[in-house]
Amino acid sequence: MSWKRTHNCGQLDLSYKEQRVVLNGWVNRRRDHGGVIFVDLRDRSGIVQIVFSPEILDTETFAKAERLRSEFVLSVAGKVLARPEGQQNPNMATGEIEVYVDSFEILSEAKTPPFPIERHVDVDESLRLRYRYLDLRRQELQKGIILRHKIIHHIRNFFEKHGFLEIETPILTKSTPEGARDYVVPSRVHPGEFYALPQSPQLFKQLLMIAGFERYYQIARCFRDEDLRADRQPEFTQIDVEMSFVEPDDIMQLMETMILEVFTMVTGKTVPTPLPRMTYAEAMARFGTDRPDTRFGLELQDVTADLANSGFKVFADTVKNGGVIKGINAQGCGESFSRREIDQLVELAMDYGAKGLVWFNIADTVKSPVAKFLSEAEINSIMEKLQAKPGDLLLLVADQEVVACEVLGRLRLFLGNKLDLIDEDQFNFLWITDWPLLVYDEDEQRYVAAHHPFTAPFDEDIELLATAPGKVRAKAYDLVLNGVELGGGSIRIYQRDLQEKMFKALGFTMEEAQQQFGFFLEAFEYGAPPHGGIAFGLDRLVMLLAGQKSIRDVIAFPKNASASDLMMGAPGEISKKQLAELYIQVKS
RNA sequence: GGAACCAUGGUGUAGAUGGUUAACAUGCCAGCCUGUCACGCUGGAGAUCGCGGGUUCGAGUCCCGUCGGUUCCGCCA
Repeated sequence: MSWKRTHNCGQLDLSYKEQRVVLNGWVNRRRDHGGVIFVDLRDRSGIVQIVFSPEILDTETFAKAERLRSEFVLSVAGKVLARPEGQQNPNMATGEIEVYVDSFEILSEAKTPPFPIERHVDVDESLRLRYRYLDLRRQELQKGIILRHKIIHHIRNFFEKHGFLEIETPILTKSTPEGARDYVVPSRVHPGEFYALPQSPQLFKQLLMIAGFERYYQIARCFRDEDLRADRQPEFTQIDVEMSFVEPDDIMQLMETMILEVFTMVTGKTVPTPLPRMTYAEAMARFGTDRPDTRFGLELQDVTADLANSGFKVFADTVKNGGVIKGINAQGCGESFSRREIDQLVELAMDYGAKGLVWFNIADTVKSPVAKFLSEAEINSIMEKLQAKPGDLLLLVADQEVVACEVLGRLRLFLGNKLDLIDEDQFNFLWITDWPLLVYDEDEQRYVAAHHPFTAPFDEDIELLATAPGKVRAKAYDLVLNGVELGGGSIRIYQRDLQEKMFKALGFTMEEAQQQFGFFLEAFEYGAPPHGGIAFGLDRLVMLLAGQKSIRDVIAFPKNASASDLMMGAPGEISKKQLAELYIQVKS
């Protein structure tokens, strides 16, 4: 008998009745009835029940069947038969049929796995990561990895259809200032020198535009040596795109078509187009974040004017110093929250950077720690702005605008989750436009690029670059889905003098700019086309569409929270010989 | 760099106030069972409670430290 499969487990149904098939797969589960033995055989396509019956098999073969255990690898040959009346399993795709084995081979035996290979496991993740190849046998993870493939495949087709070229860019490249910490690779040929792994192919894709390829994309691996989160891995994959002779609209329109095609392919749902757009300023003012989750309300309101002359010194002083007072209305929470829960909100606000959180519990009277400092008119005015009803809880933060907005934005998210205001079946896409080009970094005592140093400013804002850098708007756009940043991009600077102005605004001396980016500035002098692009986080996209909570679940071999590969044992030490070749001495 | 939480047979958990034999489920092994599909029944093996100190007559339990894991803050242009 040849052990090679003729069919896949999951494909079998009544239409294969009476056919003889050969299946290859793993023992998912065994049910031994003494007489007859049932085995659920699993391959990539699904699971089918196979039957070992002493009426068909000789004694020796049946004895072999009795040895079967979970995760044994089999090749079985037999006939597909309709299950007896009343024995169908409606919970199984192949539940109408079963395969009566007439001969089989054990291709591989298996030790008992360290955790069950089941659809839903609740097992310590480090154990799952150590035996990743077993975890990946679980249908839930297989689904995610297969979905990832389908999405990438669709994206490649999309770009092909629209005249893009997929071009690879180097993994061994050069460390550049700005941005995340680089992963670094020592050079053997150049003692004391190092490559850096790309944080993104940014410069290369711009150079490809200068080279005249006009439309580029890449499913690109990127590396950032920063601390990890559930949605952050040290290496991750971007759908990286760049186009020549375009304006923001061209890119946003084409890219939302691509993302929505993928979205519809996976979910079967459609959303109205064009996708809604919101300026950065509006997002910050209304939602306190640059990636608003618009699936629920709880929007921020500005009550600065109402409290500017307040008898509560904190309010009055904040306004006097150019700050704002903003608030949200946690509807019903005045009634439902305990004092402890309210205190928790205050603590949270402080954690997020506020100096305090003022609350108003709207009951028969308005209860608040600051009620005695405020006039009735002021309280009424706030209540009106926040549309307060009895039972509501009003939360106010007075601070510089950015702080007040961000703190309330986070409280809004916290409350949205806590109060279960979020409809998980809803998918709210949103473009955020008109970003600031630069933001002031208090630690560095200078402006840093909000996006990256190659983002083009609004034409009419260019002159502000030297006088009021914080006011310059950028031709940048981010696509947000349900409060998660899917991707972002911009139109790029393509003129040397503007790029130099940008570096200057970032605090580079001409010498530094020349040293770090001289090759790039030089390239602009040989005929650079206007160009722009975007990059999407593939892992996050797949995670959201797969309904997973962590990108680890859609990456075949992810690293843990400390950036270790628990299966391979990476990172690991290298030999003295290797170190010597690299001219590296390790401090103890 | 900081914070919170977790750690008990292979796996998932229970073990108020410290007390003598560490419990339950599942998995595993053996036997029985010819229609199960989370098969069932009977029996069995399997943990010095992450590690190191300390308090105590006595520590899975309390204290200190440490390793590991997860999540969050900082960080991630």
